Amino acid sequence: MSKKRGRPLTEALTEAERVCLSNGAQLTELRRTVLQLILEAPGPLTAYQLLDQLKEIRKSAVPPTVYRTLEFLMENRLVHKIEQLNAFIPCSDAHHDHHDVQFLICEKCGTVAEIEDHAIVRALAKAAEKQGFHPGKAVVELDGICAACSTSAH
Amino acid sequence: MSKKRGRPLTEALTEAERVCLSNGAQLTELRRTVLQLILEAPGPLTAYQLLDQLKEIRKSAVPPTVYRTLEFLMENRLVHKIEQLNAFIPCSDAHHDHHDVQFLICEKCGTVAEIEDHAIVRALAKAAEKQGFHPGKAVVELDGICAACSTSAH
DNA sequence: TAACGGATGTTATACTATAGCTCTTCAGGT
DNA sequence: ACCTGAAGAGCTATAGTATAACATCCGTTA
Ligand SMILES: [Zn+2]
Ligand SMILES: [Zn+2]
Ligand SMILES: [Zn+2]
Ligand SMILES: [Zn+2]
Repeated sequence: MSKKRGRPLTEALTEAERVCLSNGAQLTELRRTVLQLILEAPGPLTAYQLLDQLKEIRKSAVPPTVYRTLEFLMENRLVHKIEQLNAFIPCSDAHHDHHDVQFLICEKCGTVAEIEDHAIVRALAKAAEKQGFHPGKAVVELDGICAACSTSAH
Repeated sequence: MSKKRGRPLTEALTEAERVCLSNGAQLTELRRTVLQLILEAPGPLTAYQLLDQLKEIRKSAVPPTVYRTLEFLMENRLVHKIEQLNAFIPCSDAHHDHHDVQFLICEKCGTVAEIEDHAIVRALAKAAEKQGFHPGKAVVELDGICAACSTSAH
């Protein structure tokens, strides 16, 4: 489906621990496990794909287990939901503002890249202002073909 | 929930007829009925809300009836799906490119405004190019408070 | 007529998400 | 030590969204 992500797993988990601590939240074993599954996946995972994997580790897992955990991880800015896919990816940068992030979804290999482009953010803000609209979160998801897929033969 | 849309219903339906004709597609009675329901609604409708209304007119309606009709209407650029809401709105302009449209979703009154802002489109194209990404359709949905709701008292 | 394609009917099922209640654990106050 | 409250997790059930697969109807045309 796609290549592995860049950042070492343990580093990402340590960083997650730090983020939760600073948010006054607890990265429990369950949450840590789910985050690890998402980090290890080669691409976006749906809640039920996650559930299937989680069940092998934690027999008691049921849908609410996963959805509650995902909610926690999103609130703490550790994962993103891709609306078009009903699927979840790890956040690639614990520091950015989750209101202002964009995703590039490859239709060929399924990978999703996360970017934070300030020109896009400015254009969105300006367009909203023109309409007298006060924006909160923005969902920006671009479908297309990624660089790797468009250079690879046929 | 929100005020009625601006364009007269019959005018919108006539225009839809014309669009389908020029696409070599047929706006059948079923499709026309579903489009009319969407046009008359004060805000986005989910597929099952639509189904409930359709059943009162057409006893045989079941989920595939609605989903197939919605697929047709989207292919012919007559309606849009709002990904965050799993709901559908009429297209406000049969002429624009559905790859490059944006939505402003009011969290207070539920209305969804459709805009086509070329500065946003350019910023998206440029950001994609920077990554070597070849973009197709873009999903751009801004949550926030619309002008009417932010000026209204309390 | 026969063959075909587009539209719709019909049944069943897959997939996504949440409600609501229980139980345990642990920290803070008495 | 005891009570209490809040957070986390378990558990059952159900709500909500979407599609697969096959059948039927009907108008066009070879
Ligand atoms: Zn992120
Ligand atoms: Zn790719
Ligand atoms: Zn439109
Ligand atoms: Zn509003």
